[in-house]
Amino acid sequence: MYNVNGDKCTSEEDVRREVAAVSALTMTISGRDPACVSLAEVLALLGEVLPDGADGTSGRFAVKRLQRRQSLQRAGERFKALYIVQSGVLMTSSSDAHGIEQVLSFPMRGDAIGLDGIGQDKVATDVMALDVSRVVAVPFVQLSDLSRGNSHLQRVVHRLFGRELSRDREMLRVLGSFSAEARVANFLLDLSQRYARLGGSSDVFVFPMRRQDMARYLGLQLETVSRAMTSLTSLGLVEVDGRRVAIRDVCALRRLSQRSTRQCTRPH
Amino acid sequence: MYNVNGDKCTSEEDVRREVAAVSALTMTISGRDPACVSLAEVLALLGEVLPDGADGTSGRFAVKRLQRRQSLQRAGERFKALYIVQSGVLMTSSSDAHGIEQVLSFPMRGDAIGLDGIGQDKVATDVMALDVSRVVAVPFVQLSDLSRGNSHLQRVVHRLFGRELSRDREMLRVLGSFSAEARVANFLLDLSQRYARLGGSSDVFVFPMRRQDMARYLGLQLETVSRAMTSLTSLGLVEVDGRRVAIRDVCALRRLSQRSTRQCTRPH
DNA sequence: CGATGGTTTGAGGTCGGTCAAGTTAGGTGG
DNA sequence: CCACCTAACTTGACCGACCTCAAACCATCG
Repeated sequence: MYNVNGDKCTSEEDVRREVAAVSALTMTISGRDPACVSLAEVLALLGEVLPDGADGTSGRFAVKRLQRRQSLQRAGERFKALYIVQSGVLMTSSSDAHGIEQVLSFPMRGDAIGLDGIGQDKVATDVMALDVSRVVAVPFVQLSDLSRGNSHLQRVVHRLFGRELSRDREMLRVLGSFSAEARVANFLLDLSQRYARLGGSSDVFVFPMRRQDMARYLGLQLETVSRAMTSLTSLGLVEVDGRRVAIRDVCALRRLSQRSTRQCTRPH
Repeated sequence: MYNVNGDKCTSEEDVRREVAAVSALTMTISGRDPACVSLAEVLALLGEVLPDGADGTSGRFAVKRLQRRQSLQRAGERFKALYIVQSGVLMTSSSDAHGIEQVLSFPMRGDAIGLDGIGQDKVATDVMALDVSRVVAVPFVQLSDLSRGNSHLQRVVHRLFGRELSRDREMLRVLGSFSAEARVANFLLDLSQRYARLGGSSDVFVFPMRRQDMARYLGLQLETVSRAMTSLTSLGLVEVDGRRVAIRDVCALRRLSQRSTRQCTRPH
């Protein structure tokens, strides 16, 4: 993994190293790569404070390590656990019978995976690591047992759901009414914000996913994504070189990211 | 065209009567239009059985009556309660600053409204009645208090969330990769199934929403929806006359509803 | 009656999908 | 080291599905 032969600035190996650097940024300071973590640590990961009751050590949750391209779960498997991402980047997608894949999310540190499996006993989405990643497995029975006795924890779970639903609905708006360029601009801003929140750079980062994956996420073709990127580049809003991107004009990007294909119509 | 009785009549008044008939079908037998209902009745509405503990009378929830086009909530208002639809049809949508509206769902009897408001303290969606409707207001604090003491009820809440998430993700797939005709076919089949589950006819029914609303739901223009309908009609799969529709060939419709704009690509 | 809102249909333009070619980087095996 | 292959990305040319604008129709309602 650690290859320090600095030869070319644009090599794939270089990209891999930069992704790894971001992953390192997102690691907890305390835990030096432990095999399992406490409830308190899981909550911290989710950006929640420990409940007052402070039974923060009442459970220990296994950490699962994933290699690049390794699958975490496949659609149809039994729903066992929620996963909270500790480091790395993953990709969730749902495929239909015809093999058409819709990418649903790119979970990173602090994001939950598998919430949609709760209603059913089978999970409906494929999950794959785009990079070396670590996730905390939280068996859902355990989580709901804990949250039943603790209103604070219960609230955390509900917030998780709410956040996920809001995210999906935002995505529905994007897919339902935004032009290709606006979708890509949106995507760049979203990635930028998320990296910033994790302590990385908000304006220079590296895509962990391929164009194809972005395209499936945004409901576009990969060529269209590529073209949108070069278009944004020629407008001076970003600089893109393969997997590497630098955001140059956040405001203009934000303005463009709200532009819809359609006219502004006032119904009723 | 012809209605259920074979009469030739296309008046708006007639449509209204048919909608009302469907609404009547979906009423509980027991409750003769009460002002509030018990927890057990709410659960029955959601298709869940009463928890064994059987404190089914522990709460009474207010029933809210809505006129046509009446608003139930607007984006930005404080999140107070979940609403469970008892009768009628509603429409939820989210608008951005530019007034572009994305329709998110058409809740009917047994559907929950407002789950996405739980994370935040403000609701993010507009909700409007498309028809005379009744909803049960379930204050969320009350629901979570109850569910904390009762694992069965807790599970019900989780299932609600899971169902909602799955629905949204299915919709993401539709918006992300289906052609206009496939989207409309999908929509017709979905409505058909839902009416069937509520005890109505699965193959002859009346649209409670305008073309505009369908279009915003499906990420299309209303003209495109209209054209897709006439196209499906000329294929002999359905018969459409304004708000009235009859499904003639479910299988063909189902086949068509899975067709994507894009090719079937096998990534990786 | 005219006004209004919902729906359909047509004609034309365009965004984005499709197909194809070309480039680059990486990987493998000799 | 090179030859060769593949995967990922970009770019160009073309075209078609869908959007846009406009007109006409119909039912309802004042």
